[in-house]
Amino acid sequence: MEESRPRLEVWCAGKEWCPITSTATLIGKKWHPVIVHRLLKNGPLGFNALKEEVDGISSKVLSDSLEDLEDKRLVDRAIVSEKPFRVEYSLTDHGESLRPIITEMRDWGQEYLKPVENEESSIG
Amino acid sequence: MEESRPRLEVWCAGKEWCPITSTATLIGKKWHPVIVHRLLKNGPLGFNALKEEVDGISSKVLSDSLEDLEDKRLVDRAIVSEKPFRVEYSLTDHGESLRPIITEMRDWGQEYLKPVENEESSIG
DNA sequence: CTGTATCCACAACGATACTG
DNA sequence: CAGTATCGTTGTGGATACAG
Repeated sequence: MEESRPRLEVWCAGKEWCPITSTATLIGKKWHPVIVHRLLKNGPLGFNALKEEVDGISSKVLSDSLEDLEDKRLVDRAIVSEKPFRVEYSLTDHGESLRPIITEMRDWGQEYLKPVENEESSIG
Repeated sequence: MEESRPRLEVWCAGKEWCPITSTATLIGKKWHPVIVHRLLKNGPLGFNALKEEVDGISSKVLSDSLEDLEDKRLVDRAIVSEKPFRVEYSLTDHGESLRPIITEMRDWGQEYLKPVENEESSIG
């Protein structure tokens, strides 16, 4: 149940506020949309599980990205066990609310993009 | 009328291709979504007209962004007059196809974000 | 009008190694 | 398991001035 939640505050640079610019500032990073997508799809994930899901990302970049998403109140970090040490990353309500954007990005990519062949494809 | 158009080719880094990562690579820049939005909303625009629309952007950054969007086949640049020199930027079909994403970003920003008060608001 | 040239600052990304 | 430290590279953004 959601009481009308306070909106996230974002800094406004120009004369009049632009919601698209602000949104781009929040999620317009290379890995942010994928991270959000994986959390949307799989629910709460531990660090390494998330790293597995986000193919190709390094520990540092994932760590940095998660910290940024936390700062922006799109992701929550919870310690679920001390021994062994386990954490879980999940989406806040604001993070969840990004679903339509992420879904559109996925659909668009599937419809209009084509991955370039790797060398491996032609080897062997 | 569109024959099924060849899809844009994008470089795939990981083991399996992720449409979201690729999409984020294409439009995951601070100004790209706004620029696309302004072209969606206003149709073809000249450089300075576009600069006016994209509040706060510098000439260089707009120029760089447009060049990048051109390289990615999302924007077309046409010279419409030599004297006085006039160009027009418009969206390619692929650029147009971004509309649902941009719309979602705008809607989300309007719904969940709130611009921070400027100092000016409290001065006077 | 439509940009480019420069120079600069800082953010993002990445590989490797190392820690609690 | 869940990161941080370090270092280096590249990318992104920005101010100012100048050019075709």
